[in-house]
Amino acid sequence: MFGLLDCNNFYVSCERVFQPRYEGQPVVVLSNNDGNLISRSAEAKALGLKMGDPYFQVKDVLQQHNVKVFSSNYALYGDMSRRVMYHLQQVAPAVEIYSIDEAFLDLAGMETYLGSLDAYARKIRDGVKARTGIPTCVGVAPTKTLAKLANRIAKKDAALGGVLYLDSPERRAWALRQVPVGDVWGVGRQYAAKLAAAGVDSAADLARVSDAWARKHLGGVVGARLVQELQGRPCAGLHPSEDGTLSRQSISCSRTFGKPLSAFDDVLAAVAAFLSRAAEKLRAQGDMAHVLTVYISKNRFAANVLPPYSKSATLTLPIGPTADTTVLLSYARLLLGRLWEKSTAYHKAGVVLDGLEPPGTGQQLDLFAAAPAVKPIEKPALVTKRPALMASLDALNQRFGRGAVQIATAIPAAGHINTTSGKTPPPWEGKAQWRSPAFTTRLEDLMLVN
DNA sequence: TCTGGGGTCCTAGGACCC
DNA sequence: TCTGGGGTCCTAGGACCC
Repeated sequence: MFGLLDCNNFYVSCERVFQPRYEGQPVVVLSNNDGNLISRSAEAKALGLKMGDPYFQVKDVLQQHNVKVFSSNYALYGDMSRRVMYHLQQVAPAVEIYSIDEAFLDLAGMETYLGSLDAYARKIRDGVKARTGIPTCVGVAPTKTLAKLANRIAKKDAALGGVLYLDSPERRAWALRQVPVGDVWGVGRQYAAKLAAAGVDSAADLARVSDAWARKHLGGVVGARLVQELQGRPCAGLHPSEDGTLSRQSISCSRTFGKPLSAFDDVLAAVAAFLSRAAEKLRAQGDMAHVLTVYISKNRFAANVLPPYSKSATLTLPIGPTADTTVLLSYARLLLGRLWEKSTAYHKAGVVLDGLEPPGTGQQLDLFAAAPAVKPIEKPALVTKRPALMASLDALNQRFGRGAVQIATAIPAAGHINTTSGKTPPPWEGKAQWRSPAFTTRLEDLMLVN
């Protein structure tokens, strides 16, 4: 059996834990740059506000109904997530952290000891609420896909009290009939349209299609597995998250700019900042990367901009894997140069690190020193000391706050710097007009109790 | 005027290997 | 005139997830 615990309206719930006066009130949280709605309270959903609605389009509705608006506060959400996951690891035999607000629980064999897993799921749910203040729902079923489905039903049907356990074939058949096919895990917009055209409307309909049909129309083996999982035959196991942290196969950092940028050095500064962050995560995970991608995007909503809106360039590092920000940056600069078009307004940039591996699994040496056009300018004597430099960089930023020590390329040109505060925002920084304090991760933001 | 970010998995053509 | 089969890696892009 698998359990799937999913936090209700997670970002909104995090804000409410520290500002309980918004309990029962309509609340939304916006994406970076205060762009779109990415979390809505039940009251906000009832007003017809949709996931992903652009803020500027629904601004009037928000004002009219006195909806409380928050900019996103990832420092807060990340820390609250850590607390939720920590608790789950105390009470479940194995936990797979699936996203910031969701985890699969391995409950294999536990029904033998506990009889029904319903009471156990309720206890976990109550425990999370008591320790973190975050409301959740739990689905329990023989496959991950059915556990997701059970969770979704528990979310929608308040009478279930936040938990649904699909213990019998009869209950499973009932559950499959409740859910439209587009809400099944793994069925996106494209597949939903295709399925509708084929007369497949509910999860129950999808569970009945043949293996051959699923393979042909739903992305090959992926679709075949999906149907099997709906039928109650597990195709995916649980991948436990070691020591409560996620270890990823790729690490990325990207941002939409606060305003369009057309100067190379401004975009390069953004790329350098994003790369610094990505490399920091890479080192925190204890890995090195040997594939680097840089991409830049134009405004895909502008009438006068033609696709492609985004261009990317990927490079397999000729020197092999590295976790060194400065080495990665020398290549990132090259890749950006390859993508760059003059007199173009860019709206977004990003970097991706791939080909992650732990150090010491066979370092590639550069046999032909003169070979590639992508050779970094680097004095060998300096390179040997770089791991220590990176460790110091991370330690300083950990102790004094993110960005305390930066790569100079990431710092805006001299003209931008406010010498009194030293805090003038970089040209790419976005809006965040309504951000709450980092209640749990910044000493200055600690709540005061009178 | 204003439209997010971080992931996974899959596909497909070309270069290259034996 | 006739020109293989089975692989891997690299790169770019797309569907889907939360």
